[in-house]
Amino acid sequence: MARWEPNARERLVRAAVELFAKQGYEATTVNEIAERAGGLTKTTFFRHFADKREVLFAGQEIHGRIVAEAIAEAPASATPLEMVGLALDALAASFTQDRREIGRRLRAVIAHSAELQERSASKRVALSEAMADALRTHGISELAADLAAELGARAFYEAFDRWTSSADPRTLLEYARVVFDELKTAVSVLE
Amino acid sequence: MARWEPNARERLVRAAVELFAKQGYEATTVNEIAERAGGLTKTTFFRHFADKREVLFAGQEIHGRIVAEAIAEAPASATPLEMVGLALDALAASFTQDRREIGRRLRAVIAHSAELQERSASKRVALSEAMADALRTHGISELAADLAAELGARAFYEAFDRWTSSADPRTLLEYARVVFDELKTAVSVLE
DNA sequence: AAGGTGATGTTACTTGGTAACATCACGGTA
DNA sequence: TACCGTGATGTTACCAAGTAACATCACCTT
Repeated sequence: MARWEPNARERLVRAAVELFAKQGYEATTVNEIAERAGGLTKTTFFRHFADKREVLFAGQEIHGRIVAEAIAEAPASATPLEMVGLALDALAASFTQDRREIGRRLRAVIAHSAELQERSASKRVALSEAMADALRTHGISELAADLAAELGARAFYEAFDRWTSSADPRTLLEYARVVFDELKTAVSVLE
Repeated sequence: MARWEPNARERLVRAAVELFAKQGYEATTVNEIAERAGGLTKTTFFRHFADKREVLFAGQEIHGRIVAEAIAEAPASATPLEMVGLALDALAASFTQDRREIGRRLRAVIAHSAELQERSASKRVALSEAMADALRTHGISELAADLAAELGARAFYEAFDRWTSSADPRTLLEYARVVFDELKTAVSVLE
């Protein structure tokens, strides 16, 4: 038999989500999480996650890579918004329907903690910057890239919100497309 | 003679900025800041600021009030972007030229710390939401309000950046107008 | 059989942040 | 003049996040 059970990282995430949901983020200590994740310790927790918040956001680096890749593969003739549309599609499509329950719980936990909302906002900025970088590499001008990327990030987070709030069985991809269309319409109403 | 020198809060801010600039945010302890601010203690620091980061951002609640008021006073016939333009003008005009040096130092300090950038992003979201709320109150639809507010916040932060980066004597208001115009132009290039 | 590797634990420490209680100049009031 | 309440501060003691250095020990390779 192995000395340690495998998948410590996953177990830590599960334990953290459960404890945060039950008793709140601030009332949960890292020691508790580690202990519940199969008798681990604080030290091990911090070997896997940079800080206590990060246990809920780890793995999101891949989102940046997905959107960057989608934009890199877009035809050079596409408009900025078309490129962002492709990125959004790729990102949303990477969420299978069974991740919705996890997303639901995550959203609830984050909604109760200012500290987690701050980190969430920070991740959103990172996603937006990944898209903006890719757009600039594709020849889009500075400000236009920033704006288009912001639109994409906004669409993704709004779609995620609706996806995890509602009970009907639509996919995240469907929500993303709806929201993105709404946003494009809203842009034309600004002025 | 008074038992305590007055203006403890200001002294704490000054001490913090100086120490952060000299030795970095993370290498500076709250005790150090309090000590340098005239022999105060940690306890007093936390009576004035909710946490260590906040010492650099305290006082920004007023920004939200400024933009909200400007939008509230805008004519109902104005477009969302016109309302945001008024809000931006009011906010930028509230920065006198002598605050530029402080802004410069602030920007440098924040640029060196991920933790401070996170808080800064959070403050930016707050500013954007203050504008969006005011716009909705003024009858603007949900998404359009969000987008217009985002545009305004983006313009303000970009203008602040240019203002504190450059040596020429233009006011923040001038920068804000230039950036806002550029952003509006960029919007029309998206598609 | 020996030695290296990797994920973990142990111990000890610093610092951010909180809570409860103590101090004492000041300003007013009797 | 003597007293009292108040407000900003200090003191002490504590908890929890996060770091560093070193120890352990199953497993794999040679």
